[in-house]
Amino acid sequence: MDVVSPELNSLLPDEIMDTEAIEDVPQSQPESTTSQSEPKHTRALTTSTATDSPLNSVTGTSVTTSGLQKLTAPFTISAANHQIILNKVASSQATEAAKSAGTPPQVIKQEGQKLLVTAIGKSGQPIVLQLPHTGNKPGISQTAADTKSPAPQFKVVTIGGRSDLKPVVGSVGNQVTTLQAQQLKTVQIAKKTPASSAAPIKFIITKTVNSKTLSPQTSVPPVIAGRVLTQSSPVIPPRTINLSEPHNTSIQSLPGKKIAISPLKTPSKNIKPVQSVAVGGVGGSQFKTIIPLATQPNVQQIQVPGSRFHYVRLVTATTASSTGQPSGPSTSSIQTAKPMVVSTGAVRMSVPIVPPQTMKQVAPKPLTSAAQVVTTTQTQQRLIMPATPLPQIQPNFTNLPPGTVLAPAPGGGNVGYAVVPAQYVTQLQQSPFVTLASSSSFPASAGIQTQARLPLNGLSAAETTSRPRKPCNCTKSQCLKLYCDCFANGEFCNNCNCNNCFNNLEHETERLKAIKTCLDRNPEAFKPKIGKGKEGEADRRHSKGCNCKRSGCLKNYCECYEAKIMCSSICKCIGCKNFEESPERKTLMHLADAAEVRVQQQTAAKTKLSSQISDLLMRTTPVVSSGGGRLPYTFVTKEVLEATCECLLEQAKKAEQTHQPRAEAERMILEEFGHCLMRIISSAGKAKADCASINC
DNA sequence: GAGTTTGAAACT
DNA sequence: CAGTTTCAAACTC
Repeated sequence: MDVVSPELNSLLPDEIMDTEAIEDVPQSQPESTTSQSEPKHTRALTTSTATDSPLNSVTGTSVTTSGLQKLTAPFTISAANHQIILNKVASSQATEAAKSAGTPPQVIKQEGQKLLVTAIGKSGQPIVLQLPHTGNKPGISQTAADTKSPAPQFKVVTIGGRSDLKPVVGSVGNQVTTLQAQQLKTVQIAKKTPASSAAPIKFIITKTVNSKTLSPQTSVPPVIAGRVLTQSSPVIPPRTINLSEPHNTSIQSLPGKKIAISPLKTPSKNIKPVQSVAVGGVGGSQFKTIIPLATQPNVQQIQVPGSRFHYVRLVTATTASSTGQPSGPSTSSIQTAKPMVVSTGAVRMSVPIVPPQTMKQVAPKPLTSAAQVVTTTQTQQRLIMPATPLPQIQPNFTNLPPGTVLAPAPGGGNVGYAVVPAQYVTQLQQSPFVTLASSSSFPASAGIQTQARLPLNGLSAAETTSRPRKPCNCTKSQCLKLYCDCFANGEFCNNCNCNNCFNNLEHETERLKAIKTCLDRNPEAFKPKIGKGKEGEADRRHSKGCNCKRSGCLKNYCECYEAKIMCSSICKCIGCKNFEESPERKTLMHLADAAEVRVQQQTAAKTKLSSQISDLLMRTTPVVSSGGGRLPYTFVTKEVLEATCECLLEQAKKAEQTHQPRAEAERMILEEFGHCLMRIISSAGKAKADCASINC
């Protein structure tokens, strides 16, 4: 599927956009490179919660580190199987060619660099990308933890369970070995040309997870979109494309030969290169953010307007030099960017590249180099975790949110990454300071107890985020149990009414412990309870079923009813009335619909009246203001009120006599009330003007 | 807003 | 795994 316009393509380097080398990843290839024994599911295209659309798979390649280098790294993303497969070579020819040329296998990133991407949300499916130093046996070396070997490079891309996160975080060298076997895939990526050591690769990898932001009936298929950006030339500024909600819809139907980013409607074979990867969870909208930890590259975080997706753009050192201001807080423009739109099938995404005047970076004074806060004119803060060398800024990994996986740059690699839930970033944005402490469990930072505080630019939480759902009111659980909806959804509490809340950054240790406890108790604890059926909403059902006894499953106590789905055979409810033919249910649904319609009508009427009043006030204001004061409220006398009420009653009678529906009657009355107000205000304004003209 | 009901989660 | 307790949301008054 072609979803990118020629205009978009023209903005991108050909190396990035080139899809010619894309190949489907052979089933056997990744499997041969892994020591894991779990049955492979490289073809499966569904998400972890059984959205088995064939559109959820992405294959792609073409990762470029410079204008002269092209990586042929076909990869397959199989959300359903929690696996992303990256192949070292696009074809056997590529490998042979590299060998014959005497050049070592190339990887997207220089040796020593690793990319781990995980995501924890309700889907509980972390993604792990790794570019480890390993031995010459790709696939096996994943477990070798030989981080000093420079030669063989490959990637392991795993979408695994949440429970895998801890060991991954704990050890850089053993990241893969600690992953669950069945979730491990080994990927080889070969590059045709040597990678530039000065060209840090940039990944934007996100994963959607389920969130209650969406209607229970709103099922958003996994999204795979984005791009991997690289740059080695110090002259050419990096161009990063981030995904956004649509500002431009022109691309969707435009033909183009290059990017096909959507997994939604496109068969896997037709999906070509993916520059960044967003793997959607079931019905999810929550993205994870990759935050670079280590040395050189600066980062830019980009917020998708109106969405909860967070992106961190990793910028080359060249850019960093222009944006990082270690001397103190400052702002500066980022490179010019151009808007672009990427259609992803059902979910169309625009890709705004913020123009210089709309994005600023703030380099906090305490930080040594590249920690930045990026803001936009949309008043949304963008927190960028420091990109300073590890000895200077090292996050406390135990304090990072669930789902965070850190990938430092061992062995002199340039870039490390921390992938954190989007909400983590959200909360960082809301906090005036963020403390990042080092962790002794992290090899590269052992013994280092450095704290970095990231000052943000003062926007309130309300300005920076939009609460997707109701605040919790927990009092005893500290919001660290599944009683708490926020916690259960993998979110921080935000603007909640809870007491003694530990579901926040300040208590990340406790929070992580609680998460682990929950996962120990139930590995599915953070997965969506409402699965998605094959045929659409009708087949959606509660994963465990309800156990209602007294509500008849017709109240919101019932999780099925609350999710607006029917009870199913797996429910253990007693006296269930939440089934298709239930007359009680039909009546209830009818009433609910009627109530909803009425509310909408009333809202519309109020809006209209308010608009009328506002319009009237606007028109009378010049007259009033000319007199230097407000309208004299004394014009609203008892007589005026009585006359107004008479008018309203008359209108009501009129509506009644003409047998108008109630909603229409209400509308008529409200309109009449608006007219009355207009006359009153008009009279008052006129009187005041007259009074002023005669100096009374 | 206070009190009650309810069922999921947590605990034993 | 079953029974009980705890908890917070939904609901009622």
